[in-house]
Amino acid sequence: MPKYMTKQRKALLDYLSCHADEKLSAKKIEADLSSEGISISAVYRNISDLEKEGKIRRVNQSGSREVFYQYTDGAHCKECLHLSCEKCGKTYHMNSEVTKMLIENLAKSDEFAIDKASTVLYGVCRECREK
Amino acid sequence: MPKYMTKQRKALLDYLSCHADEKLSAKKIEADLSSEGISISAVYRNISDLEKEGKIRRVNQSGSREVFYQYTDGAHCKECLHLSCEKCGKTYHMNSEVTKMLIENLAKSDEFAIDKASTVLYGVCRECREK
DNA sequence: CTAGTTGCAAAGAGTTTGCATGGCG
DNA sequence: CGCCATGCAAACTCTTTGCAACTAG
Repeated sequence: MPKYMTKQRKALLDYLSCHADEKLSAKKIEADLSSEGISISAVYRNISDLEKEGKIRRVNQSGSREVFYQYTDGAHCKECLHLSCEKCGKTYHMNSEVTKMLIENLAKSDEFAIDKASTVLYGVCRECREK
Repeated sequence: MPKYMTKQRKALLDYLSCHADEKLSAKKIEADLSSEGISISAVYRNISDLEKEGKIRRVNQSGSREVFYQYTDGAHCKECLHLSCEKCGKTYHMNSEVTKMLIENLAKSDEFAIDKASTVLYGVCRECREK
Protein backbone atom coordinates (compact mmCIF):
# COMPACT_ATOMS: atom_id res chain seq x y z
CA MET A 1 0.00 0.00 0.00
CA PRO A 2 2.71 2.58 0.84
CA LYS A 3 4.50 3.88 -2.23
CA TYR A 4 7.42 5.93 -0.96
CA MET A 5 10.04 4.91 1.55
CA THR A 6 10.26 8.04 3.62
CA LYS A 7 12.80 8.44 6.36
CA GLN A 8 10.01 8.17 8.91
CA ARG A 9 8.78 4.89 7.52
CA LYS A 10 12.31 3.55 7.37
CA ALA A 11 12.98 4.50 10.97
CA LEU A 12 9.76 2.85 12.04
CA LEU A 13 10.48 -0.38 10.18
CA ASP A 14 14.01 -0.51 11.56
CA TYR A 15 12.71 0.07 15.03
CA LEU A 16 10.01 -2.56 14.74
CA SER A 17 12.24 -5.27 13.38
CA CYS A 18 14.63 -4.67 16.28
CA HIS A 19 11.75 -5.09 18.70
CA ALA A 20 9.97 -8.08 17.22
CA ASP A 21 7.61 -9.80 19.63
CA GLU A 22 7.70 -6.90 22.00
CA LYS A 23 4.49 -5.18 22.89
CA LEU A 24 4.71 -1.58 21.82
CA SER A 25 2.21 1.20 22.26
CA ALA A 26 1.87 3.99 19.73
CA LYS A 27 3.08 6.36 22.41
CA LYS A 28 6.20 4.32 23.14
CA ILE A 29 7.04 4.04 19.48
CA GLU A 30 6.75 7.78 19.04
CA ALA A 31 8.87 8.42 22.13
CA ASP A 32 11.58 5.97 21.12
CA LEU A 33 11.72 7.44 17.65
CA SER A 34 11.61 11.04 18.76
CA SER A 35 15.29 11.44 17.94
CA GLU A 36 14.55 10.34 14.39
CA GLY A 37 11.71 12.79 14.17
CA ILE A 38 8.35 11.21 13.52
CA SER A 39 4.99 12.64 14.44
CA ILE A 40 2.34 10.67 16.27
CA SER A 41 0.07 10.88 13.24
CA ALA A 42 2.70 9.33 11.01
CA VAL A 43 3.13 6.57 13.58
CA TYR A 44 -0.59 5.85 13.51
CA ARG A 45 -0.83 6.02 9.74
CA ASN A 46 2.08 3.69 9.21
CA ILE A 47 0.98 1.29 11.90
CA SER A 48 -2.39 1.13 10.27
CA ASP A 49 -0.85 0.27 6.89
CA LEU A 50 1.39 -2.37 8.44
CA GLU A 51 -1.58 -3.90 10.14
CA LYS A 52 -3.45 -4.19 6.87
CA GLU A 53 -0.40 -5.78 5.31
CA GLY A 54 -0.32 -8.27 8.17
CA LYS A 55 3.15 -7.30 9.33
CA ILE A 56 1.94 -6.04 12.63
CA ARG A 57 -0.67 -7.34 15.00
CA ARG A 58 -2.69 -5.55 17.58
CA VAL A 59 -2.44 -7.12 21.03
CA ASN A 60 -4.17 -6.18 24.24
CA GLN A 61 -2.86 -6.62 27.69
CA SER A 62 -5.67 -8.34 29.48
CA GLY A 63 -7.07 -6.31 32.32
CA SER A 64 -5.90 -3.06 30.84
CA ARG A 65 -7.38 -0.97 28.12
CA GLU A 66 -4.03 -0.19 26.59
CA VAL A 67 -3.42 -1.20 23.00
CA PHE A 68 -0.11 -2.60 21.88
CA TYR A 69 1.38 -3.52 18.56
CA GLN A 70 3.72 -6.30 17.73
CA TYR A 71 5.85 -6.86 14.68
CA THR A 72 5.15 -10.36 13.44
CA ASP A 73 6.70 -10.59 10.06
CA GLY A 74 8.95 -13.57 10.74
CA ALA A 75 8.44 -17.02 9.27
CA HIS A 76 8.27 -18.54 12.72
CA CYS A 77 5.38 -16.30 13.65
CA LYS A 78 3.22 -17.65 10.87
CA GLU A 79 3.47 -21.24 12.03
CA CYS A 80 2.63 -21.15 15.67
CA LEU A 81 0.36 -19.57 18.18
CA HIS A 82 1.56 -17.00 20.64
CA LEU A 83 1.55 -17.01 24.40
CA SER A 84 1.56 -13.79 26.33
CA CYS A 85 2.65 -13.70 29.96
CA GLU A 86 0.32 -11.61 32.05
CA LYS A 87 3.02 -10.87 34.61
CA CYS A 88 6.06 -9.91 32.59
CA GLY A 89 4.36 -9.18 29.27
CA LYS A 90 6.79 -11.33 27.30
CA THR A 91 5.63 -13.17 24.22
CA TYR A 92 6.40 -16.84 23.75
CA HIS A 93 6.05 -18.98 20.69
CA MET A 94 3.97 -22.01 21.30
CA ASN A 95 5.58 -25.33 20.52
CA SER A 96 4.68 -26.14 16.94
CA GLU A 97 3.67 -29.72 17.74
CA VAL A 98 1.24 -28.49 20.32
CA THR A 99 -0.01 -25.82 17.99
CA LYS A 100 -0.63 -28.33 15.25
CA MET A 101 -2.43 -30.69 17.55
CA LEU A 102 -4.61 -27.97 18.97
CA ILE A 103 -5.60 -26.77 15.56
CA GLU A 104 -6.45 -30.27 14.43
CA ASN A 105 -8.47 -31.01 17.52
CA LEU A 106 -10.42 -27.83 17.22
CA ALA A 107 -11.15 -28.52 13.60
CA LYS A 108 -12.41 -31.96 14.49
CA SER A 109 -14.33 -31.69 17.71
CA ASP A 110 -15.46 -28.10 17.66
CA GLU A 111 -15.41 -27.56 13.91
CA PHE A 112 -13.68 -24.28 14.41
CA ALA A 113 -10.87 -22.96 12.23
CA ILE A 114 -8.37 -21.06 14.33
CA ASP A 115 -6.91 -17.85 13.02
CA LYS A 116 -3.29 -17.99 14.12
CA ALA A 117 -2.65 -14.39 13.23
CA SER A 118 -5.14 -12.94 15.62
CA THR A 119 -5.13 -15.40 18.49
CA VAL A 120 -3.03 -14.88 21.58
CA LEU A 121 -3.21 -17.10 24.64
CA TYR A 122 -2.78 -15.47 28.00
CA GLY A 123 -1.30 -16.97 31.12
CA VAL A 124 1.81 -17.04 33.25
CA CYS A 125 5.20 -18.20 32.08
CA ARG A 126 7.49 -20.49 34.03
CA GLU A 127 9.88 -17.77 35.06
CA CYS A 128 7.14 -15.68 36.58
CA ARG A 129 5.54 -18.63 38.30
CA GLU A 130 8.79 -19.46 40.04
CA LYS A 131 9.05 -16.03 41.58
CA MET B 1 -17.28 -4.29 46.35
CA PRO B 2 -20.70 -2.80 45.66
CA LYS B 3 -22.75 -2.26 48.79
CA TYR B 4 -26.21 -1.29 47.64
CA MET B 5 -28.42 -3.03 45.10
CA THR B 6 -29.71 -0.07 43.18
CA LYS B 7 -32.29 -0.44 40.48
CA GLN B 8 -29.63 0.37 37.88
CA ARG B 9 -27.34 -2.37 39.14
CA LYS B 10 -30.22 -4.81 39.19
CA ALA B 11 -31.24 -3.93 35.65
CA LEU B 12 -27.67 -4.35 34.49
CA LEU B 13 -27.23 -7.73 36.14
CA ASP B 14 -30.54 -8.97 34.76
CA TYR B 15 -29.59 -7.78 31.34
CA LEU B 16 -26.16 -9.37 31.47
CA SER B 17 -27.35 -12.75 32.65
CA CYS B 18 -29.84 -12.83 29.79
CA HIS B 19 -27.05 -12.09 27.36
CA ALA B 20 -24.35 -14.38 28.64
CA ASP B 21 -21.63 -15.08 26.10
CA GLU B 22 -22.72 -12.23 23.92
CA LYS B 23 -20.30 -9.49 23.14
CA LEU B 24 -21.67 -6.24 24.46
CA SER B 25 -20.25 -2.77 24.17
CA ALA B 26 -20.79 -0.17 26.85
CA LYS B 27 -22.77 1.80 24.33
CA LYS B 28 -25.06 -1.12 23.49
CA ILE B 29 -25.66 -1.87 27.13
CA GLU B 30 -26.65 1.70 27.77
CA ALA B 31 -28.92 1.76 24.74
CA ASP B 32 -30.62 -1.51 25.60
CA LEU B 33 -31.17 -0.37 29.16
CA SER B 34 -32.30 3.11 28.26
CA SER B 35 -35.88 2.21 29.11
CA GLU B 36 -34.75 1.20 32.59
CA GLY B 37 -32.85 4.44 32.97
CA ILE B 38 -29.15 4.06 33.50
CA SER B 39 -26.49 6.59 32.66
CA ILE B 40 -23.38 5.74 30.70
CA SER B 41 -21.25 6.53 33.74
CA ALA B 42 -23.18 4.07 35.87
CA VAL B 43 -22.69 1.47 33.16
CA TYR B 44 -18.96 2.05 33.20
CA ARG B 45 -18.70 2.07 36.96
CA ASN B 46 -20.67 -1.14 37.34
CA ILE B 47 -18.86 -2.86 34.51
CA SER B 48 -15.61 -1.98 36.13
CA ASP B 49 -16.71 -3.50 39.44
CA LEU B 50 -17.97 -6.64 37.75
CA GLU B 51 -14.69 -7.00 35.93
CA LYS B 52 -12.77 -6.81 39.19
CA GLU B 53 -15.07 -9.43 40.65
CA GLY B 54 -14.38 -11.64 37.65
CA LYS B 55 -17.99 -11.83 36.55
CA ILE B 56 -17.36 -10.05 33.31
CA ARG B 57 -14.55 -10.27 30.85
CA ARG B 58 -13.28 -7.75 28.39
CA VAL B 59 -13.09 -9.13 24.86
CA ASN B 60 -11.83 -7.48 21.72
CA GLN B 61 -12.98 -8.07 18.25
CA SER B 62 -9.78 -8.69 16.40
CA GLY B 63 -9.06 -6.12 13.77
CA SER B 64 -11.26 -3.53 15.39
CA ARG B 65 -10.54 -1.21 18.22
CA GLU B 66 -13.95 -1.71 19.76
CA VAL B 67 -14.15 -3.07 23.28
CA PHE B 68 -16.77 -5.58 24.31
CA TYR B 69 -17.82 -7.14 27.57
CA GLN B 70 -19.09 -10.59 28.22
CA TYR B 71 -20.83 -11.99 31.24
CA THR B 72 -19.00 -15.14 32.23
CA ASP B 73 -20.30 -16.07 35.59
CA GLY B 74 -21.56 -19.52 34.68
CA ALA B 75 -19.99 -22.77 35.86
CA HIS B 76 -19.42 -23.89 32.31
CA CYS B 77 -17.41 -20.80 31.55
CA LYS B 78 -14.89 -21.57 34.24
CA GLU B 79 -14.00 -24.95 32.80
CA CYS B 80 -13.31 -24.34 29.18
CA LEU B 81 -11.73 -21.94 26.79
CA HIS B 82 -13.75 -19.75 24.50
CA LEU B 83 -13.78 -19.48 20.76
CA SER B 84 -14.89 -16.33 19.05
CA CYS B 85 -15.98 -16.35 15.44
CA GLU B 86 -14.50 -13.46 13.51
CA LYS B 87 -17.32 -13.47 10.99
CA CYS B 88 -20.48 -13.71 13.04
CA GLY B 89 -19.08 -12.70 16.42
CA LYS B 90 -20.61 -15.65 18.21
CA THR B 91 -18.89 -17.22 21.17
CA TYR B 92 -18.41 -20.96 21.37
CA HIS B 93 -17.32 -23.08 24.29
CA MET B 94 -14.37 -25.21 23.47
CA ASN B 95 -14.81 -28.92 24.01
CA SER B 96 -13.64 -29.63 27.53
CA GLU B 97 -11.52 -32.61 26.51
CA VAL B 98 -9.66 -30.48 24.04
CA THR B 99 -9.34 -27.71 26.57
CA LYS B 100 -7.89 -30.06 29.13
CA MET B 101 -5.44 -31.53 26.71
CA LEU B 102 -4.30 -28.17 25.50
CA ILE B 103 -3.71 -26.94 29.01
CA GLU B 104 -1.74 -30.02 29.90
CA ASN B 105 0.36 -29.84 26.79
CA LEU B 106 1.16 -26.23 27.32
CA ALA B 107 2.11 -26.88 30.90
CA LYS B 108 4.44 -29.65 29.79
CA SER B 109 6.11 -28.52 26.62
CA ASP B 110 6.00 -24.77 26.92
CA GLU B 111 5.84 -24.53 30.70
CA PHE B 112 3.10 -22.00 30.40
CA ALA B 113 0.04 -21.83 32.64
CA ILE B 114 -2.97 -20.71 30.64
CA ASP B 115 -5.39 -18.26 32.15
CA LYS B 116 -8.76 -19.52 31.00
CA ALA B 117 -10.54 -16.40 32.13
CA SER B 118 -8.69 -14.05 29.85
CA THR B 119 -7.94 -16.18 26.83
CA VAL B 120 -10.13 -16.17 23.77
CA LEU B 121 -9.27 -17.99 20.56
CA TYR B 122 -10.25 -16.35 17.30
CA GLY B 123 -11.18 -18.04 14.09
CA VAL B 124 -14.13 -18.98 11.94
CA CYS B 125 -16.94 -21.28 12.98
CA ARG B 126 -18.36 -24.06 10.85
CA GLU B 127 -21.53 -22.22 9.98
CA CYS B 128 -19.66 -19.22 8.64
CA ARG B 129 -17.19 -21.35 6.73
CA GLU B 130 -20.01 -23.07 4.90
CA LYS B 131 -21.40 -19.85 3.60
C1' DC C 1 7.30 17.61 -11.64
C1' DT C 2 3.59 15.03 -9.25
C1' DA C 3 1.55 12.28 -6.19
C1' DG C 4 2.28 10.17 -1.74
C1' DT C 5 3.57 11.50 3.07
C1' DT C 6 4.33 14.38 6.75
C1' DG C 7 3.36 17.60 10.73
C1' DC C 8 0.28 20.32 12.98
C1' DA C 9 -3.78 21.37 15.00
C1' DA C 10 -8.48 20.53 15.34
C1' DA C 11 -12.05 17.19 15.62
C1' DG C 12 -13.85 12.71 17.35
C1' DA C 13 -14.71 8.78 20.05
C1' DG C 14 -14.60 6.39 24.26
C1' DT C 15 -13.86 6.50 29.08
C1' DT C 16 -13.11 8.62 33.59
C1' DT C 17 -13.97 11.87 37.29
C1' DG C 18 -15.85 15.70 40.52
C1' DC C 19 -19.68 17.09 42.64
C1' DA C 20 -24.31 17.81 44.08
C1' DT C 21 -28.50 15.07 44.40
C1' DG C 22 -31.05 11.04 45.36
C1' DG C 23 -32.01 6.45 47.29
C1' DC C 24 -30.72 1.92 49.66
C1' DG C 25 -30.51 -0.19 53.92
C1' DC D 1 -30.29 9.09 58.85
C1' DG D 2 -25.64 8.15 56.71
C1' DC D 3 -23.19 6.62 53.18
C1' DC D 4 -23.04 4.75 48.63
C1' DA D 5 -24.35 5.20 43.88
C1' DT D 6 -26.21 7.97 40.28
C1' DG D 7 -26.52 11.61 36.69
C1' DC D 8 -24.58 15.29 34.48
C1' DA D 9 -21.05 17.71 32.52
C1' DA D 10 -16.41 18.61 32.24
C1' DA D 11 -11.96 16.62 31.72
C1' DC D 12 -8.94 13.25 29.67
C1' DT D 13 -6.69 10.13 26.64
C1' DC D 14 -6.16 8.00 22.48
C1' DT D 15 -6.88 8.08 17.65
C1' DT D 16 -8.35 10.07 13.30
C1' DT D 17 -8.67 13.66 9.86
C1' DG D 18 -8.13 18.07 6.92
C1' DC D 19 -4.92 20.77 4.95
C1' DA D 20 -0.84 23.09 3.51
C1' DA D 21 4.04 22.15 3.03
C1' DC D 22 7.51 18.87 1.87
C1' DT D 23 9.89 15.16 -0.54
C1' DA D 24 10.79 10.54 -2.78
C1' DG D 25 11.05 8.78 -7.19
